[in-house]
Amino acid sequence: MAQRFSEPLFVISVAARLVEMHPQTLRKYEREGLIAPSRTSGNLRLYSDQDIERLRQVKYLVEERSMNLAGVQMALDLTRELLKLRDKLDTEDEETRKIHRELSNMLAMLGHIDQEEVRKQTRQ
Amino acid sequence: MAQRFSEPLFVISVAARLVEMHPQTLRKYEREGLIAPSRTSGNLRLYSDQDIERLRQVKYLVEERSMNLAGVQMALDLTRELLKLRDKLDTEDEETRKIHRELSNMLAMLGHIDQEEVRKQTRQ
DNA sequence: TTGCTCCTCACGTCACGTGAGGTGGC
DNA sequence: TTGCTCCTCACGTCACGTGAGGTGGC
Repeated sequence: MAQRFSEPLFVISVAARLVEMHPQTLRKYEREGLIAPSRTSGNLRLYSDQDIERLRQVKYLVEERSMNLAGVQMALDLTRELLKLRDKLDTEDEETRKIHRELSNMLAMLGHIDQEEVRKQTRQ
Repeated sequence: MAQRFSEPLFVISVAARLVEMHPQTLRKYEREGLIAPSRTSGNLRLYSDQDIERLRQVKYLVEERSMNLAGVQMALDLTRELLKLRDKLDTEDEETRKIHRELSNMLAMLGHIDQEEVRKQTRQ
């Protein structure tokens, strides 16, 4: 998919300054598979806004939560899974509400029909 | 709530043998808040089957996944949250299916009613 | 009594952050 | 050219596992 808008990209020194981390730490995190910045044709790392955001997450989990990199990897994976499930749940909630509205309309319609008949036919 | 059935309880040496870990490691995990065995009136630790199972999970995350204890804590928390959401999703799925069945029955009922009338009344 | 338990302290190992050092191409 | 980048190597610090050592109560 083509990129619709150009987004800011940062070389490692700028990225490191933005997240207040050592450039070597950023290289280490890439070696460990925690972050995957793109590269220029000259092999320089380029960090996107999303990369920066992910770096901030890693920084939080490492510094504030005292987790090692293996734990950070798993926490980010589990969090992604959690958000995916949460989205699915929200979608289903919306779907359920929609069906409930339809059902209400239907029930209103059925006011036209003998109520005993309704109870019999919807019992199973 | 009273306990319905007595369950096996293990002192630390037995628990350590069951999970193949050092007793001192079990004490450490308790100090770090990863496990909370009950105690006898004489202050001896007593590990339940659930405690043993949890210890096995910790052992897996530490030994196989190389996570430190902070990471294990978070992974177990996130996993619990994930399972809770998954359960909720399953429940809603069941609920949605039930509503769909009811809706089908309703729609069958509406066969008795003028179809144009239905479309008008259910439009909003 | 013996063998367990409780606790604290100490030490070896390893992961991590970070600096040095040497290289090469915008 | 300068100042960045790339990489590898090394070292200090800290968390963790585990053993020692001394205690007390089933």
